[in-house]
Amino acid sequence: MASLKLPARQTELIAKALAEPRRVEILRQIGQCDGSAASCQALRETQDVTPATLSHHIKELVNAGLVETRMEGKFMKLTLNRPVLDAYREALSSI
Amino acid sequence: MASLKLPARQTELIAKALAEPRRVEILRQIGQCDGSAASCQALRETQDVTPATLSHHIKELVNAGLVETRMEGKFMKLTLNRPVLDAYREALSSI
DNA sequence: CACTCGATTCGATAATCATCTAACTATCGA
DNA sequence: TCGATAGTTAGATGATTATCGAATCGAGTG
Repeated sequence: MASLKLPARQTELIAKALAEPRRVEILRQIGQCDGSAASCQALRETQDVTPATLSHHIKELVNAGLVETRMEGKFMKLTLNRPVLDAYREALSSI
Repeated sequence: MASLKLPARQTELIAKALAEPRRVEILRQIGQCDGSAASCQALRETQDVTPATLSHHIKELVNAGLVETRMEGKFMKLTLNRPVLDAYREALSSI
């Protein structure tokens, strides 16, 4: 507990982000690489989508605050923002 | 913990159900009447939608297993299925 | 500089879905 | 039995959005 408190708007964005099974899969894969970071390439190999679609999903996840990205040269590294996910779970418990 | 384990399909339905802010509001109102049950009328007064739309949202919530309904004469009573909501929170923590 | 490769952006398409109106069913009370 | 009220169903419409191909951008490398 003592999770951070999410603005209502962000809570909605997270809910929408999680509504798409493919995004949950992506999120799960990112979460698996704990400590280190997932690479966008690895996602492309696992998830069966075009780069354009993947880019779109990643944007949604970042927009919801669930994922953070940084560029390493020309490669993108992704990390799960677990505190935000936990805060969302907490928000659900207030229902 | 020791929540029930949701089938993947149900997890998706729940995520989709929660993606609509209006449904979360409905769910919250149902959850508020704890112990007793919310009436569909009360929802109609609070939520600013037509009966048809409300009926549709309730169907989605029931379909996801988040809400249970029973008829009392011509009135519908709704209860939040909290174990299912908790199980979904648990599913999220496995990410 | 030219080329490659990872990722983004744009525009189009198709699917999903929230919402409404209107018609219907069912239950209760007069 | 008639009328009112609670909820559902069907069909239409509009908004959102997942997806793709193609063009583009940017960083590294020859």
